[in-house]
Amino acid sequence: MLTQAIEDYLKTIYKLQHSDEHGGRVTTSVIASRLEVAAASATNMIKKLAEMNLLIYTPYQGVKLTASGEKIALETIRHHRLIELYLSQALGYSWDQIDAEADRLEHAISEEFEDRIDEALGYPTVGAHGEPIPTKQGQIDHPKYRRLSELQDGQSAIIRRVSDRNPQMLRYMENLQLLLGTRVEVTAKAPFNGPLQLKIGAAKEKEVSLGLEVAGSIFVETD
Amino acid sequence: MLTQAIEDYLKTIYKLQHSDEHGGRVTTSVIASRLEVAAASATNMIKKLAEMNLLIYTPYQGVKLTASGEKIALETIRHHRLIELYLSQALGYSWDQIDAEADRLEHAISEEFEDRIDEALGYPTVGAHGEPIPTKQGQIDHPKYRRLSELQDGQSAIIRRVSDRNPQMLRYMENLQLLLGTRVEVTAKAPFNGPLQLKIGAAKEKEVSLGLEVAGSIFVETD
DNA sequence: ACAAAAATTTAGTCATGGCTAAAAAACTGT
DNA sequence: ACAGTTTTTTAGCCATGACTAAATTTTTGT
Repeated sequence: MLTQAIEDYLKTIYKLQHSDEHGGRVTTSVIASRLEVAAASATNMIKKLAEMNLLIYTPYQGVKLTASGEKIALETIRHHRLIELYLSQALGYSWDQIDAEADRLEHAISEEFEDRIDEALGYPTVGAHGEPIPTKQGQIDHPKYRRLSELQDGQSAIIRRVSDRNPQMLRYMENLQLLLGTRVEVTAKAPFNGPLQLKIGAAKEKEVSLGLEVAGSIFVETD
Repeated sequence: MLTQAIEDYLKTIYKLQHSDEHGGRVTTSVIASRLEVAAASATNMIKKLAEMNLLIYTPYQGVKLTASGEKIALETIRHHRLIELYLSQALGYSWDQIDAEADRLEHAISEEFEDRIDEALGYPTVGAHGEPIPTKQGQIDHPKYRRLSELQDGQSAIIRRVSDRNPQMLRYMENLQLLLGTRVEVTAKAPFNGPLQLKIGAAKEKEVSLGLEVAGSIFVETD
């Protein structure tokens, strides 16, 4: 049976596999820390998932989803991102609130619900934070954007995705109007990993100083 | 902690306490059959709920919610009915689909979600099947309607509530346009618990023969 | 009133998915 | 190369909430 825990593990493993942070190696400890459980708990669940043929488990090495594991992960992610978008578009939720709510709802909704909000949203392909939404068939593409922190002095770009990991940071970005589709221009970059100076908006109406941690959580498309 | 199981038991017990079917005596077996679990499972959970002071348990006799148990029950019921109404009003669900979906969602939503759909629905006081929606403060009134099956030949009334227990029956009623607010007139009543003949709609545009089981699941207000 | 039937509780089991502590394997630095 | 550190796994435990089978209590029919 597909429990909530199984869906959570598969979703997390999928995201880790496709993040550049860990070089593709998805280990017990990374999974455990992402899910905020003890490493031993993760080992247990991983063994169970391997037993169910949802992933391939090489002890002490790491984990790789099978086709069926990936399918379930993508369905869960699709649910999550559709719900997030629905919460923000239809119910007026702010950026920092949608992830937590969607984390619970994603396991509770039916196919029917998925289809109805998909329709209500006009069959979106991009989620509230700019993440791609997998299709019902499990297709997804991973556009590669640059981090705002990588831009050089004078470069201009458009915000295409933000990390949804930290709600406080999301609230901060929302306050600064660092929203999807917004144009930003780097007007200065302080040395020694210092902040970058930013002009925000097509008319460059706003200027802020942004720390590297925030800038590293914003993904942009350069012209 | 308030698990899903606890909320389900409290909700079910509340509804049984306020239904006229069992004469106020809410026993283990009634709870068990309503929740579709074994009687022994119900006994276990009842003992646990008594331990938590959510109900008063007299072994072999039955169960009665305490104030705090009733509060949780009403919150759960409020969630359920708001979600049901939202599904039917905002997402176009039909009468027979909303209960199952709400049964899962009611445990997953936040206060925030509750408030937002409450607002989106215009602070409704009556749910999709005509049930009263408890207020956030836990107030609820129980209007006493008559069953359509109790009406006499020639009597006319307006449908105010329908039982949501049987999805197939709900679909049948919906097909017949036996909806909330619809006027019905009994034009004949067959003897020996036979069906009643009904004119449906203000203009009495439709005439059907309705079995007693269905008529007993429709609650009406006579003029 | 009392035997049979029905309802309820007790006793013991199981799966799920956490946890800690200890053992084992894999890395690291010199 | 190998001792120490870190990571991972194993072993064993716990809470939750189901279950069945057996024991007990209550109800019912005569």
